[in-house]
Amino acid sequence: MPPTLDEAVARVLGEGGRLREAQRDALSGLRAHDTLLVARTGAGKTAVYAIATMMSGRPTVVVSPLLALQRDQVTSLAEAGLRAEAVSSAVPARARRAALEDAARGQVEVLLLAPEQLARDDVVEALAGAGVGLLVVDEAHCVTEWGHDFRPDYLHLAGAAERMGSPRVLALTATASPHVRQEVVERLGMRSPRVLVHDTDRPNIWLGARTTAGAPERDAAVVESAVATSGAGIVYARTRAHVEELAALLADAGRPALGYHGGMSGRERSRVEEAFLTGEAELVVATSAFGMGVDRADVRFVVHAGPPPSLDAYYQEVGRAGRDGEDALAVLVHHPDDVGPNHYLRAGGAPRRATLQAVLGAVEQGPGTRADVAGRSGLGARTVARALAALAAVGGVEERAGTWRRLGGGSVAEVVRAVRERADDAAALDRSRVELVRTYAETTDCRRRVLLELLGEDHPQACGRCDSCDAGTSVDVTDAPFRPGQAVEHVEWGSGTVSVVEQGRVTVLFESRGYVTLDADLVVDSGVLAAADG
DNA sequence: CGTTTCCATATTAATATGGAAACGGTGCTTTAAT
Repeated sequence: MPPTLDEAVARVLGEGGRLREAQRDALSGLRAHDTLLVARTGAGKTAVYAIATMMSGRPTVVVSPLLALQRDQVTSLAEAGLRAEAVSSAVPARARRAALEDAARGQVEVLLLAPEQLARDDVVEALAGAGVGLLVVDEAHCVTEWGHDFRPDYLHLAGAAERMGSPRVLALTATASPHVRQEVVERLGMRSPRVLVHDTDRPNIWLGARTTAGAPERDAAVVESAVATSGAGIVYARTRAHVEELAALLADAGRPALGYHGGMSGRERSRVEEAFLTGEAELVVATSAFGMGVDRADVRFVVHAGPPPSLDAYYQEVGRAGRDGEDALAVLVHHPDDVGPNHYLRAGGAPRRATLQAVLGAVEQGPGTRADVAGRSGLGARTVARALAALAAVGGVEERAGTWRRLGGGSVAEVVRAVRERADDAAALDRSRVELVRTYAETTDCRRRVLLELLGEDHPQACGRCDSCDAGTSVDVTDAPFRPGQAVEHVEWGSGTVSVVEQGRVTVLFESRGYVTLDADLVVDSGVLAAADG
């Protein structure tokens, strides 16, 4: 007989442990709704699904992006008294088979795996008979940030969920702007979705930004910041080569740092992580590879040498500072021409026309699995995964029970055109998200207010903990003609949602155009932009 | 978009120039050879 809520809470949090508001909110809603929970690291997101699993008496499947995270989770779930297993390429074949068989018999309570595992028929079939009650997608921003090109299996989780008997879905992340939230809900096929946003502000982190003339001055300013700050810190560089350069500059300045990036061997990377986590090393210079799973509480500063590709990514990285609640700071140093590679890298683009035609042709030969489609088209598994996701998004194909079939009356040419148009819209949105980083970096208004509003949180007061507030340039915008979150209508670009309001400026997210920053007085006086429905 | 790398070509035959092409960031996986 499954435990009551109180019993489950006591088992996971210890006797006398109490649920936080975010946890209680998510658990109560989970009975009737698929849920996206956006809450800061340390808010106890793992406890939410641990408790839900105990109370349901049914197995939970957790999708986790990194094998290292899976290992950590297995350990902490075991400490909470749950039988947890990971299934991945790092698990020996025999143990892997045993874990799947145990799961199918209902003898594993939590099974952790990467999305790539759910692309395998043997895995999904084992889980289809297991009576899975809950599918958790941890680090759910990966659906949007990685699904489109880097790890396309993130876009096929909804199909896997359906084959597992459509369990309740719980998506978890520390940061998600409104556009990311919406895409996660859609891509995971969440039913009667509930989006909960809790505690995303990190008031102990002082926020600042500096603009320099060029790249050498930028790097000098980064070194200066690191030298001027004591304690542990992370410096984010733009490229692998930039990591090496900054490490050399920091060593010269008497503040030695370990470099870290995805091109290093697994052994070297582990050594750097270990040195940082134990406090043996105080400073790491890294690309975006460094972060998820690096949980050191006393990080005193995070400095960015150049802008990240999105504000979501920026806040994710900033959030690694000050987890102990003590004062910390986050500084973004950039120069005016710093965004080029981000534009390029985010431009993404649709699969090639020939690829789409080949995949559509293969599906038209008759219903088949992803492997069938790959075989018939002669294309690689990843290429097919990307193309099917893109075709499904425009309703050209459909997956049911692992089988893909042609859908709708559109001709091949029409479907291909629809995919390209959708990709152009997505690319425009991505480019505008890059521009948003510039809006943040260059504002003279309260930096925290601008950041949180751009990430979809209303934060009406100036914070008093950023460079703008220190300089006295933060302004009161409570009388401005627009409010964050307000629905608006533009005469040319249609409907949109107000994202951030600054003095004399308003940034709006338009559905097909992405983020656009407008002169607030001008658009009001000319009637170009108005509140929707009065 | 900006930078680096590579190759062909030019001539102060050992280096310089120019133009085209490649690359930039994130990790799962699987397979083959030690």
